[in-house]
Amino acid sequence: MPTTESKREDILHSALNLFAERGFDATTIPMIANDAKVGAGTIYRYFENKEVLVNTLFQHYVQLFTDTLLEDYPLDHSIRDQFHHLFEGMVRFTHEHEHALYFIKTHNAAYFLDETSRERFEKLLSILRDFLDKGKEEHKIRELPSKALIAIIFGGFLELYKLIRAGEIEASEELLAGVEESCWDAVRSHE
Amino acid sequence: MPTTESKREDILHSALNLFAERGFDATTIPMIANDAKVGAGTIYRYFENKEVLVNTLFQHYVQLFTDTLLEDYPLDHSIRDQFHHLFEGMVRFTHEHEHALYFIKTHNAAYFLDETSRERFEKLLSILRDFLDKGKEEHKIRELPSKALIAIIFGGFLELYKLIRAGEIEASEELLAGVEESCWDAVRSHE
Amino acid sequence: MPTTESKREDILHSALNLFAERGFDATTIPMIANDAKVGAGTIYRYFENKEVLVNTLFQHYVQLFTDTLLEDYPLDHSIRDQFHHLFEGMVRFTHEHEHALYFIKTHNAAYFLDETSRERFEKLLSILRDFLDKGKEEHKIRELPSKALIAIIFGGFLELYKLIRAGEIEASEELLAGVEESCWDAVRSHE
Amino acid sequence: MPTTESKREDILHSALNLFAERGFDATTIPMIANDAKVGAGTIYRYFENKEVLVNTLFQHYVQLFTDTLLEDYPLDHSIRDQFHHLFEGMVRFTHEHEHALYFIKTHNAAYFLDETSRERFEKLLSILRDFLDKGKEEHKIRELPSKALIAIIFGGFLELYKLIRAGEIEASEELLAGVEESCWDAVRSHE
DNA sequence: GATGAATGAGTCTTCATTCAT
DNA sequence: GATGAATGAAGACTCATTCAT
Repeated sequence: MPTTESKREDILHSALNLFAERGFDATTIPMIANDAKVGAGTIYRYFENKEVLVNTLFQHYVQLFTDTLLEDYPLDHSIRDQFHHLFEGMVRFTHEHEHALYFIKTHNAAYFLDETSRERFEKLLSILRDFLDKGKEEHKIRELPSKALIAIIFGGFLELYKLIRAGEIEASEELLAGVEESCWDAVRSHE
Repeated sequence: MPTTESKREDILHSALNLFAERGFDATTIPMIANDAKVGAGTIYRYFENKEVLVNTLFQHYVQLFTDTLLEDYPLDHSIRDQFHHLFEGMVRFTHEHEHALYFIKTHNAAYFLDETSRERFEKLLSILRDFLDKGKEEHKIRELPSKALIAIIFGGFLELYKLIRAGEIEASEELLAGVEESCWDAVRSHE
Repeated sequence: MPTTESKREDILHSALNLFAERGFDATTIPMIANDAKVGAGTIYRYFENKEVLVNTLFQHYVQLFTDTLLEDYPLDHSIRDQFHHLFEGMVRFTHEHEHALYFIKTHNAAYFLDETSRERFEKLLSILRDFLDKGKEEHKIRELPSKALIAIIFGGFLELYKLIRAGEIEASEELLAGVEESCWDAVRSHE
Repeated sequence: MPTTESKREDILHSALNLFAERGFDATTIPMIANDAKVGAGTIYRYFENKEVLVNTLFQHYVQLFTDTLLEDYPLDHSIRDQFHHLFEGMVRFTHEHEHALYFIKTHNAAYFLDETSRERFEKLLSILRDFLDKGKEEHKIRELPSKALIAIIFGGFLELYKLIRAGEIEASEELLAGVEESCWDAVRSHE
């Protein structure tokens, strides 16, 4: 017997998958209801409207990802170790929430995001930016715009994950390590 | 005084901007008509329907970008020189067609693309893939999935351009050179 | 208080009247919705689109009319008795479904009818044709194309009914008997 | 080199065919222009709008048909001879203007006909009605509503002509004579 | 006079949202 | 609380009509 809260979870879960696969605008409420096996009206018991739903979803996963990155953050370790921590967080997070990072990446500049969503996303970015900025100070990280460096990291990683999900390649330890190394080389200073 | 053909161009231009900014599904025909300063019905004189419009646009710019990359391709030069040629093509293309590459990147897996669009895009990818594969054979390029490497390059570059367009940073020669170096380091073998 | 099913009935009823009065192409969905006192969108809960609606309507009434004609068909009676049965069925059917026969007559060759509609209509025609053909074999019916004879019968009858509906004449037993006699004289052999 | 007037004729001719085949509402101005090999705008040089066009057409052919029926009308001959004259007029008119009578029959009750069109049509009907009424006085024609009798005559005749046009049967003298006889039997008194 | 490109009002149709059950 | 039938605003698209060439 599903608890009340499980319905809310089901809706969020279905919305995440559909938004990631088709995008917000091409996903209808009936689609989500159908996928979540609830009535369309039920969605409105939990979320005021479609925009509130997508913002809730966005904020939830941005928060979760932020928490993942910050958990046990090795502040006193080397830059490289910190990078590994962040990269490893990305891997773990994607493992646990398959479409979440892709959803965040494809929707973070959308017209329907509210103030809170933008703030939370900015906070997430600031973690990565802080890491990069500190690295730049120490001349361990290139003197390039942080957003561009972040895009390199996420772009490479998520494209890799798409291939894994599509079954085109196998997710091995070496592969992930290879991409991490590639991203690190893109980011680190080569002085 | 606009010539007849300019009307078609206006529509394509407005559609490119709006599709890039909001995405295909969130862009309405009246929006495009309004932006292009034509009647909504006029769009249907030039394009059978919205999907034909987006496919025409997609194919046009993929082709143009492909041609840009292939023009004066330095086949007999070093891998690094070839990489520079490709990166430089990307820079030049984006300079001439502001939103085109971003539009291509955000719509290349969309459900509404037809066979021709997919083929043209595949051909574009194959150019990059061929370059990377040859580089891998020569152990100059990392042994990583080409798609992931391509994503790193485009991701970094486009994010940089967004910042430039937004006026957050200035487009200097060194900056572009820096990003190119970063992308190259992400891609090249470090054996 | 209308039951759920009554809504579908209301739509079909309004559509029948409007299609009969104005024709399919001159009847808009809002007109039907308005007449049926439902929202325009509601029509699409019951019928995939306008063409499905008109085909459903057509098939329904052709079937109903076919059933009416075949009910208690006096196979072993005289040709004249059989004719009376058919004519009487036409009278009764029109009495129960005011615009149905006129709708069928004005739409049976329409471009939007689907395979099933055409088949059902053919089956209806074949009943009348079989009757006429058997009569021709027995030399009780004229040697004329069945379709022309059928047109005479329906034409005379429906025009009569229009006058009755318009209140221009009164529907008396003698009148109907007179038209039946006229149709019979048009159809029967006078050898 | 076509004269100016021939363009007007071409338009009317194309409109007649298309209205007869598809009906007024399913026929577009571009269709007519295309069929008449003129520009769409040209139609508006000759006819104020689509409704004026259809009314002009309707009035023209109703008048022409009326004239055909009245020409050399054998007022002093027998009822049967007069009937033959009318029937023969119908045959000749249809021979000369293939779709005209069918167009009149399918559009005579349409919502877009103006006062003049209705009057002209009424005048046409009155010719037939007068004939029938006089016949009723002389007890040579049945005591039935004239409109119903007229419908029988036109219905049978036009259905026959559809078969001929469709190539399903051949237009022989006997056939036409047979239909005339059938119609006459439907109409005449059998006292 | 003739044309057909351009327009926008009016269709059909979808879908976010409401609400009676 | 849950549902899904019902709604109507809004979007894609058509076509009668205009008008610059």
